[in-house]
Amino acid sequence: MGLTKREIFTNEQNEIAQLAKAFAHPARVAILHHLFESNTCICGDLVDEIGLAQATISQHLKELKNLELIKGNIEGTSVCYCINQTKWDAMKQLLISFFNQDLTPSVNCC
Amino acid sequence: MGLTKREIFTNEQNEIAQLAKAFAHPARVAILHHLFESNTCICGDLVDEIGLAQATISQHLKELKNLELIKGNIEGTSVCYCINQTKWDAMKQLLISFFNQDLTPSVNCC
DNA sequence: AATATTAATCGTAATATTGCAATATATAAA
DNA sequence: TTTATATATTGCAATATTACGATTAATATT
Repeated sequence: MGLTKREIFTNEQNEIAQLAKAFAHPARVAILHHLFESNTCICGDLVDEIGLAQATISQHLKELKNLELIKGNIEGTSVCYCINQTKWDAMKQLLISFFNQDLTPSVNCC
Repeated sequence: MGLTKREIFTNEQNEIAQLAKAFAHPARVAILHHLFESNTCICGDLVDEIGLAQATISQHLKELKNLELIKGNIEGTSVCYCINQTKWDAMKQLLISFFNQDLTPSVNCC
């Protein structure tokens, strides 16, 4: 028990769920927000701007990196994070088409 | 520890995170899929169609209901679930505009 | 009234997530 | 080489999530 039964769902359903997890925590939403808003790439400033410990931010960044939504370029002692546009576009396409299911004509009974 | 620090994030960031949780589990993605695809509202059929125990499906339905993304109409001994179009639209607007941040012109340095 | 059907709730076990201090690692500066 | 700076990793505690059997509640059927 306690273990998600991924094997009974389709690849698409599992993929949607996995990508949605990226946005299922406000810290990761905030991180992505900062990466978009800053004109230059944000490096360690995230720790100061968001009020969480360095270890915690690093962990959230790792999750976003694992999903390939962001990438990190090492620049000296610091790392420069930014959006991975290719993956971001693919994510958008998958999730937005899921959200737009309601536009497919079907009888509604309630 | 172990408790998300919602107070340090904006309302919008918390709201996005909370809504994203609806899609962060394949069972809920599957349930929403079924509700969209069926011509009539599916009630207990979800338990048969998705391979999870009745108690588990009921719990996932409850979460979707708490987020107001679906509503349930009692019909005799069974309950008829369907999408709450108003909330679904609001959710779409919030999340899609978050996804479309990348369309805002900004200098990209990586 | 007795029984069946359907869905919600409770209790519990297993697993996952969140957060942080402490430590490790890797590069830059002195 | 030593020291400073920045990020990653480890280990751990607290909390949340997932799943299900058993039970409850509420309506239908007989």
